[in-house]
Amino acid sequence: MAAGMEENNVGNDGASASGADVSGPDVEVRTLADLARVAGVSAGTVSRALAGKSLVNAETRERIQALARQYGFRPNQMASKLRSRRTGVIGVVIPLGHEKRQQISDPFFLTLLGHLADQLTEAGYDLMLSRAIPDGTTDWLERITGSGMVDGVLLIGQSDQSDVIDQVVSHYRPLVAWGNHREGQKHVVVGTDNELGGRLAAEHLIACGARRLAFFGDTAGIEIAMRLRGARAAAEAAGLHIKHVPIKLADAEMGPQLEAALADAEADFDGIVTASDLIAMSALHVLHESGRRIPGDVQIVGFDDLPLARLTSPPLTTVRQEIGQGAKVMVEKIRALIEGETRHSKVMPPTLIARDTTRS
Amino acid sequence: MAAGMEENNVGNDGASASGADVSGPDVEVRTLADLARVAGVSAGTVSRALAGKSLVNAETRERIQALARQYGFRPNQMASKLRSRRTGVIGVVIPLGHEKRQQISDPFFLTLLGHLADQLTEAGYDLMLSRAIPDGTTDWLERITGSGMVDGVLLIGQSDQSDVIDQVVSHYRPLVAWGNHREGQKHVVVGTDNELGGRLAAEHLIACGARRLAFFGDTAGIEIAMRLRGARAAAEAAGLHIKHVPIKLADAEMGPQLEAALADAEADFDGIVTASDLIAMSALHVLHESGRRIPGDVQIVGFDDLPLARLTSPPLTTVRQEIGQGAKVMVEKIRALIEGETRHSKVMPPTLIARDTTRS
DNA sequence: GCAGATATTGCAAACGATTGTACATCAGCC
DNA sequence: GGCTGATGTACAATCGTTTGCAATATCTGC
Repeated sequence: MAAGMEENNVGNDGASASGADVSGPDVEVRTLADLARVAGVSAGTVSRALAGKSLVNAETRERIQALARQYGFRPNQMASKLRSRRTGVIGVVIPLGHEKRQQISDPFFLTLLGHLADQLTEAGYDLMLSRAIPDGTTDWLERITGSGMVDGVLLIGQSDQSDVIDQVVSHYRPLVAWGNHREGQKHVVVGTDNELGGRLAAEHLIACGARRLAFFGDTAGIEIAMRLRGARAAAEAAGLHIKHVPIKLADAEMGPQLEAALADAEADFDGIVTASDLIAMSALHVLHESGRRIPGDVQIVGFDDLPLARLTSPPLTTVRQEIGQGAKVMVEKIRALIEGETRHSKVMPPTLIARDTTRS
Repeated sequence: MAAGMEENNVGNDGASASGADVSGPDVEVRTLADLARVAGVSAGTVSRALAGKSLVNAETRERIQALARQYGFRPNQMASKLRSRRTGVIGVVIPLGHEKRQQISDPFFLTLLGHLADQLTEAGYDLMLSRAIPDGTTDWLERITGSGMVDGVLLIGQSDQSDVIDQVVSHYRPLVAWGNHREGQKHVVVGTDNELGGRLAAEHLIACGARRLAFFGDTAGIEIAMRLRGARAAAEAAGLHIKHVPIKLADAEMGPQLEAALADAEADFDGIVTASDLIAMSALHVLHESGRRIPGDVQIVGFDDLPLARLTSPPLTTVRQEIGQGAKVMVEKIRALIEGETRHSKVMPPTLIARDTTRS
């Protein structure tokens, strides 16, 4: 009959010691109400105390916080989020669009993801990662925006879904995408001036003496298409032709595709613009194998300036995207949008980093 | 006065058409109750219908699902999760431990993360990504396990927190870590036999004629320490000495550290085991610059076999970790643990992939 | 000693779904 | 025709917080 013999009598209110019970480290305290009982106050007060609100007496607030620590209590986030209608979570979505591969593997996107994770954590948000396979409708995106699980959505790449995204944004504001900005589009985009990037790359090659030009990359994604357009413009301005060679990114396919493209007898390129550092690295590898010298026989320019670009041999000349900066901007914009403010797209200028795969 | 002139009169129950109202695409239906009103049934029935339960009449079920589609209704996840006490979310935590860097950048971890994302999506789970900075207590981990926000936790690397993790696991079961398995440890780990990996690397170098050996890598993380131990064992078995050169992973520092290590006059290595492909690539780069020929003057072995390893020049000989397979196993185990089953650690054997940075 | 202002705290109603239980309907059967 | 069992639906409690409002206690100045 003595109190303390039973442990599972949690329900009876007030039957046990009246407040200053410091002992029981084995009464389980899972909920606010549990802790409230232990502290001898009401659940509401505990809630306010843990939130650090000034409405509660400083002394009791500290006492409650101490108890919470002691019992290892943490408020249930689901309940909290449900009630406060604020999740503190940002959804980060990778549309696995025009590339059929089911894998998240592109090192550029992975790097951007890493930076976003850093920035979001710093801003006090959690990050919910989803891969999504666009299906022609808005469903793949609305499943996330409409779930009530996130305060906002960051899109890593638009794939070929610019229109779909526009449509979703008409009724779901807090959304920011990485990618190419298109005139007249509704949703907020942060990204590089891809056309300029392509132009810089081609101009540099031409200035370094290249004349038989090629562009390696699949233009299904609008970003790549714009890079090609820029490169083409630069070529035409110099009275040259540039051959477009579509290269899919899927790891397994890329090697053979490149070999085929480069083995082609008439494909005697002396200057290659690539759609990404990854393609450039693969091309470098294939060219090496076939005995061509770089930059002697062939010059090549990458795109992205991943950390790895400086490690190739020879180190890769490439067009740099400010990806860390881009992540920072994306997070700033999504926060503002969540607060109900208005934001516009930001197009960042790329810069050409001349290393040793071109004869500067 | 005519109905349809106002749009914001949602509150009045039952005043509008009685059930078969197919029109109103502008009455907002946010909640189950809203949809129930439109469908002329109760909220409970709608819930079961959307969940596809067999308890409801097939006909009404389809009618309700059609309505849900038509109104673009999606049940609020927070509410659902709160009630059903199942979140459908797995927390993926990257402990930013012994490396002081604040950045998620290690390509190995990023690659593992990509595979985990794929596997978890396939298993129907969402992925919540957190970086965490261990603080000497269990708090950095328990903030996540105790939040009620995830059904289980996957740790990408243990850093030097093996003991802390053990402690947490004593009261929080569903947790699986990637990393090195230590005898007697409580928590479930999936990973590579690092000691064996280190041994394979060194043995291969020795078989290829290397005699003046070095190991490049910082041994604060237990994984690396075990690789060194394996390499050292192989060296000693051959009557050789292996010099340990600590190399921090932080991008900016790695280059200079390597240069210093390799410029050292007495550091006339002819065989290098590295703790990761990333270090190997950097080393390759520095060695190239200093004019040494590979594998002629120096042979080098990486660790991980990232997709990039085959793209270096010469292509990198490396110790392969089955990272895709590892992700699959981690997800299988976390699911089982969530179901209350028991699982044990899995140590996977690495394999040596001989490419061209060694003279096979 | 009292009106009124000012701290604190308790109460109870949300938040929006899920789910056990009870009730209604209907078919089949002796 | 009444009883049994199956089927489908409505009702209401519940998950664990947050928060507006009311209630109490304390204090201030006159």
